[in-house]
Amino acid sequence: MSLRHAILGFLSATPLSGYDLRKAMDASVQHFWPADQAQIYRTLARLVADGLVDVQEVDGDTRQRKLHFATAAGLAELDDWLRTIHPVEASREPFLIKMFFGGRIGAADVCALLLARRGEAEVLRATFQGIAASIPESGDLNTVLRRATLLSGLRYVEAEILWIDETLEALK
Amino acid sequence: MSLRHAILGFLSATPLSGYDLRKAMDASVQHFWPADQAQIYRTLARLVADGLVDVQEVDGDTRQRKLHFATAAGLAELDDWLRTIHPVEASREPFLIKMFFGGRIGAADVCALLLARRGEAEVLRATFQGIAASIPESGDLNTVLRRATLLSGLRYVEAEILWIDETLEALK
DNA sequence: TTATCATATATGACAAGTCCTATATTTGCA
DNA sequence: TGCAAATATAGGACTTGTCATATATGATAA
Repeated sequence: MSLRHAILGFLSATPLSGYDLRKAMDASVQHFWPADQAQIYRTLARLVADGLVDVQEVDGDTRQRKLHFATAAGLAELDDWLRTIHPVEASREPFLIKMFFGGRIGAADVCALLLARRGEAEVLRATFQGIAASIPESGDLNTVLRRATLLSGLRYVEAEILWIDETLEALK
Repeated sequence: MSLRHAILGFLSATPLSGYDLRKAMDASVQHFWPADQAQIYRTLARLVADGLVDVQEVDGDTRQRKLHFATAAGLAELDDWLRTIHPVEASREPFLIKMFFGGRIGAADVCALLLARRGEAEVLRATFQGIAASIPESGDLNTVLRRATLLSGLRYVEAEILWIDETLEALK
């Protein structure tokens, strides 16, 4: 769905090969949009077919690679999508299914699940905090927005940890 | 992935038809596991094929319907899954992609997106608060857990609203 | 009595994503 | 020089989920 637009977003800044795109995504939006390599190439092909992206084979360089450029139509599509107000899409949380049916396995086992998850959340929190510390609090719009996406992840894990503690307390 | 287990969870409490299952899910786990009707029927068929669920056609009732029961193997599979500690699975947030590339449309348009989302979050928050108020704070394990899954949703929207306000502030 | 709604199940077409595998080149290191 | 790792692209098989549609019956209200 939005992989198309994520790709257009990256290409709006600079032309990239599929390989570069993957690296760029892994390094920046991975925590809210993990991208599969095969899916990137397929989506890229689709964008080209739709006229939103142009390809240019480059072999004058060290390697032959396919540089992808956003076309004018691609940029228009991107900006259109960016400005559109889409309703919040539902997300699936397998973990909550476990909580919901946790009565079957008993409070002790449920607490073990919660504690394991808390551990993971703490690692994530530390990671986010580390990265957030490296981004200045104010700056140009792009900097503020990039920091905001990171803080979003941070706020969510923080809320998760709080919720886990609250739940652990209620289970005692 | 977990729809199988969600279904087994419901059937572990009481036999249900596909139709009843859908209603039960809509009324309880919808906010963390929205289930498509077609998907429910197909998964049910799959569970039967796998020997985790038994079907019994009932027509002595007002209508002919297919009652589904969890088998012993089904319950074993469910409890196994419930006890297994799975790593946190990544979620996709199209909205954060918009934030990430929001530089293209400018601060004013980005704020509009944030405000629209804030509105939706507030509605959700009120809904969750209303339901949470109807569940006693303490009780048996099942009650505590059901309340916990609800509070999870509430904590997340609360965090979201806080994050939006924080971001709006940073954008000024 | 007729229309409409809720009940009840099911299929087809499709989209998005995952996992695995294949292939070829090129760079760097030992 | 030879081998491993990184670069670079791509297809097949599959799973999960969505959307639209088909079909049939029982209940209820106009």
